[in-house]
Amino acid sequence: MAAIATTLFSLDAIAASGQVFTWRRTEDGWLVASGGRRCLLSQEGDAEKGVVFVRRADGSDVNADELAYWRHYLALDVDYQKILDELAMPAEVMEVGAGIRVLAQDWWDTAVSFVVSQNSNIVRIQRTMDALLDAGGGCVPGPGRLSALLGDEAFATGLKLGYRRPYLEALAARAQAWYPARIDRRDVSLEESMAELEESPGIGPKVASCICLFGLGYLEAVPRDTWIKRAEREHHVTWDSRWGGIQQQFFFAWMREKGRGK
DNA sequence: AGGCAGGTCGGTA
DNA sequence: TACCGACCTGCC
Repeated sequence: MAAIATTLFSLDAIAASGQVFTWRRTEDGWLVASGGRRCLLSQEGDAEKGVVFVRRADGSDVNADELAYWRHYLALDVDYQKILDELAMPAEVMEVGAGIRVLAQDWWDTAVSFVVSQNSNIVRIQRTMDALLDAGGGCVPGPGRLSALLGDEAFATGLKLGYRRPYLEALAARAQAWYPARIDRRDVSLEESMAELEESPGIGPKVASCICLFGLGYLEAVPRDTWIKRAEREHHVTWDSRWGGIQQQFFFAWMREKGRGK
């Protein structure tokens, strides 16, 4: 079975971090979907030092291309030792967020997930995404397929999208022209990508920055939700111009952990 | 029982 | 530019 040695990495921490809604727990590990692909991930060891095992969803061995895809997806090609050293976050924040990495998700998957997420809660978001994953054979349905599904009254009603349904329909309509052409955004500034995404109804600054950070590789993008705004207000946190998005994930986990206690 | 949830939109000053 | 209420739904 394909294995990757890891440091500063935890599947469970990532799964709990609120950045991804296409993972599902099974008895064999995490069943993960991204960009029309699936795999099964499991881990031995802990966030400090461990091994991640990568299999196909059916349990068979992955080939070299598949392994490379998931290694990149899991951000195991990024030097977190260096980044976390430079970010120099408080020990308590580092501890709560131990093992978190910002995944390199498929942009469409994140666009759908975070349009669904707006003004909702994680349990509800996950339930809607699970229903979509089921409908897509384990993966997020592509734009064409999603349009068809949303046009099916019975199915669409069952998703309980509320007022987000037309937002998702608009996204799917626009994305038929975009998809999958926006994978490489290295020549496009964060500001340009944000502006383009925000042209779609239902995508505001928060959702756009989530898509940029989680789905388009802009590690400097900082999604500012209610928790992060509170961190800024109460703890005067400021964001690193290169890896603010990574920093944001740690503070998000920390704020949420503290919020649970109260 | 009612505020709140990984917000956005349209209207108002 | 900045603030405000409305908004589907269901958890806590």
